Amino acid sequence: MMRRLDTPALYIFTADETVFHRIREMGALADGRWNAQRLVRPIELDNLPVGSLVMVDIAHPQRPEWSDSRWRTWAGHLSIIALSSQPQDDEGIAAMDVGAAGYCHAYANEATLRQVVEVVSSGELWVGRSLLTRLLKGVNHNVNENAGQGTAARIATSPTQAWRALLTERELEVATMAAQGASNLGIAEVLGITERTVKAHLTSIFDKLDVADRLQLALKVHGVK
Amino acid sequence: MMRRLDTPALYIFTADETVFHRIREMGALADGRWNAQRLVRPIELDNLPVGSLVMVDIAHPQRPEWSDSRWRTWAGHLSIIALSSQPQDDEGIAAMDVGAAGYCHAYANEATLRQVVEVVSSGELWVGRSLLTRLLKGVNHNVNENAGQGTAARIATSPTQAWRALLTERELEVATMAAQGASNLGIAEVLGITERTVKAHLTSIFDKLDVADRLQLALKVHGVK
DNA sequence: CGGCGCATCGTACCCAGGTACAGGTAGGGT
DNA sequence: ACCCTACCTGTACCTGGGTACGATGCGCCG
Repeated sequence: MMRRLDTPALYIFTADETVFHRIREMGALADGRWNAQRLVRPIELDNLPVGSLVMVDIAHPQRPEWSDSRWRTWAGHLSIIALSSQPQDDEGIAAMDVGAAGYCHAYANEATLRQVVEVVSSGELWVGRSLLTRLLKGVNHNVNENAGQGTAARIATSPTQAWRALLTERELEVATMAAQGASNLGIAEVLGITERTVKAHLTSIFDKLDVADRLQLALKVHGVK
Repeated sequence: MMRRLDTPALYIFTADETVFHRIREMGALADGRWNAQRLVRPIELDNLPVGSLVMVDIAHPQRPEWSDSRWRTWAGHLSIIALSSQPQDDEGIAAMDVGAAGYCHAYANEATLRQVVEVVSSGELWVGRSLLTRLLKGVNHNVNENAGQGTAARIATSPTQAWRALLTERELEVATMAAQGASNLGIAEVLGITERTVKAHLTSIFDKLDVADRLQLALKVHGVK
């Protein structure tokens, strides 16, 4: 009713239908109420009301290069959230560096996306755990960059690795191979066991990690979902 | 996905009555519902349930030095939010460096505090605008330590998005959805077309990207392979 | 000792995903 | 006119992946 007046407009600059619809649907839901509007051309960014919240899909073919001066112009009067379908620290830094107020996965889950929107619209900045962790490390020049693992007490176990703790040694082998795209038979041959056993392990893995199939498993293993 | 939403306990380690009561009151309110419990001695941090959310007032007289090993121990199984009544970038860095998941003003307003709690409890990290801005600046001045080579304009270009150019607009939509784990029928419904058509698109996609199935597609899309 | 987790394997069954072989329309370029 | 591409759809078929309902042996622990 009256409530609609304070529904904030959320502009989404993307060439990807899916991205737009996904985010718009979220905004249409009960609680997270924002009103998503799509932008398809860069020019449209120029005349938005001051203070507008704009998501910019950096996979858009017409997205300006980072060196483009338009970025800073926009950032001057807009709150920009950069969306990436393959977030990388370097890319995030580049985006934030030209004035973006947020940088996150274009297909982040609803809770995360809502959080990003809230944080940014409240005037704060947002970057994901990975990037922030790296930024913090960067300052401390002398942090041992042991790629190999084994040290128990790292900075709070990465959430994307949490699933590992749930699996047995054998299951871990099977899970990683399956997540790499290996077939059941292929895994069986490598491990020297029957395909049936591989299936058994996978069933257990799916159950423990609460996923439906090997694709969902792969997404979880690789930190996509 | 059965996620438990029961009463999130929020432990607050502080010697300051005001800080505790302020935050507890916020938690008692309608929406932000957390159950604040006070801790007064450092020892009490040791036996908290794994994953607990703990705010640590760094003005507490018995607060361990940053060099104290207890910090990392706690950070290993707790989510720690460091509270400062006079936030400073250096202090924030120190706190995050010993494993804190958040750093904010002890007297931050309700909205902010709630946001910090939500962000941290969802597994992300939180630092304020000031600190984050500084971290981002810091990176630009001395970019080196990282990938081992090219300090040059390694930034902007995302590595493997070449495949996008090979696909038509429609195929791109289907590909991204499939790579996110969507089923053929699900994709069909979203796009308003037949499952058969989705299959047709996928066949074309597989052919163009030289992959065998949707799992391989997902790996390619997400830059795994 | 009995129970439990873990790893291994068998047979039978269902079905989403993918292929093969067919088309159809619309638009743009030569 | 003709061809090519993008996009759409239908029927039929096969197979790998996943499940259901079992089984065996082993090591650990109260």
